[in-house]
Amino acid sequence: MNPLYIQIKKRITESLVGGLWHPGQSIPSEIELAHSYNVSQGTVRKAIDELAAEKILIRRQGKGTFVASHNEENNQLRFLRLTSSLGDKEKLNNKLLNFEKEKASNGLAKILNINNASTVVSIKRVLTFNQKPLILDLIKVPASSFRGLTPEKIIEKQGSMYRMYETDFGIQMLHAKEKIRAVAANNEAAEILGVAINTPILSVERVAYTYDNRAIEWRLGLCLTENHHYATELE
Amino acid sequence: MNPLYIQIKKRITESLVGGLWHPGQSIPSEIELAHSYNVSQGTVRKAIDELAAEKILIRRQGKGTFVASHNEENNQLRFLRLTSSLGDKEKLNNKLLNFEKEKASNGLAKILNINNASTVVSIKRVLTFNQKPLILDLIKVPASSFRGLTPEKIIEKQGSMYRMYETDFGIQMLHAKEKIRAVAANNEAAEILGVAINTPILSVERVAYTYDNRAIEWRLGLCLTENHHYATELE
DNA sequence: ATTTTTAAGTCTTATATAAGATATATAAGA
DNA sequence: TCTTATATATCTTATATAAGACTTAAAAAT
Repeated sequence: MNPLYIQIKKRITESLVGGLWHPGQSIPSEIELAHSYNVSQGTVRKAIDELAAEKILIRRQGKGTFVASHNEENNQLRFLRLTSSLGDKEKLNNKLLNFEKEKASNGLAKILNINNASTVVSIKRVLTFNQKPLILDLIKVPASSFRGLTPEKIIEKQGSMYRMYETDFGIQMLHAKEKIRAVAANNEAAEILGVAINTPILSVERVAYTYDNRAIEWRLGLCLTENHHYATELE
Repeated sequence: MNPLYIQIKKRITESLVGGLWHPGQSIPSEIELAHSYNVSQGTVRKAIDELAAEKILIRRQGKGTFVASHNEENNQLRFLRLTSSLGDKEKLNNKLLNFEKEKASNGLAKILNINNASTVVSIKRVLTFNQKPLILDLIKVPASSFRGLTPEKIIEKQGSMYRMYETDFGIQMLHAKEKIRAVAANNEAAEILGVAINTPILSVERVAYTYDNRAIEWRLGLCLTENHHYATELE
């Protein structure tokens, strides 16, 4: 049997998955939760502590505990690791290049845990920094989870994909795994990014997950690292 | 004034810096610490919880709380992010290419927080995986912190630098920041790694820190990512 | 009378302490 | 070898106090 606080954590997560509390909103106070789960405040606290450490919940002293949302200032570019090497702070801009539906390859189906050859939405876009192309993104998501996803919607949201997933489709992106490689720019990438063919570029392959480690998105980012770098911390 | 548990955390850290408890050894029990610091067990617990989350301490139920050490199985390759894309598990091998002392450049001095043009030890090595070269490492550390560091010592320790720092010099590597770029292999890198000049390779620039965010090492890794990738998690 | 400021009260999380039950690991003894 | 004792961290509950955020009521100023 799991410790009580783990069980409480699970029940809170279930409420989040079930949509009982929505992103940006506050959940009941610790004492209220303690009553409704019939445990002590300390146990609820420990459960919430862990969820806050996972950035699923956000505690604000004096105000309450809130469901994390991509519609918040500090959360906007949480998953963007590419940084200007000069400390520049220019805004990223977004341009949609392509939008189509296609059959998932076997590999992709496996990654997204969907049936072989089921439909995925495939999105191609370029992010520009300081008017210069910086990242060429290829994004694939299961069509079944994102019914009603259109190019217009992406343009309207200015490329904040995770905000759109959350607001328009009720899907919370919580964490991701990335595989990084150095590759040579092919024809297409070279043209779009405005560099010579075979220029070394950074290939960042991402799988994004929602609650319970359910994969919701596959993404390949091709980045120029002439004046930028991918920043990480090792702990 | 900081909360009590933060003050306790600081005092525990001071004991670690001061060498009162050594890596691999256990620290006093929570109750003993509570008595000696004149606070409750819960307060000590919260301090230790945070230090354990930072991987500075390691809790083992029924045994005690231990000072993290690089001389431990699961901690051996904790900072190696490069993984075989095929799931291979071959052992890495290590070959020392060069060892010399030199004057620190201005940039390096700033990073390592040492006087301009003070002496640093510069180490060049290559890591091979499955008999094939995989990573070309260039490592620079302040000579003053590592008196008595010799090529023999590195060879003897088979390239486990952080184990050597800990065991032979009493310096604990705790965390690091990395900047990743895609670059073209130059003459030297191409030759050592056994690839054509201008092959795209991954450049991983690392600054490693000990207690209190004191920088102890600068490192540049040039990695082949034909069959390997750099793996990260985003939270 | 109206507005502004201040104070008090209330809700929240954060911090701190205490105490007991439980799980795990090791050592000592039968 | 098996059992028991002991030490440890872990989990759970309970009770305070502190501190931040907000609301409301009262007081002061205009």
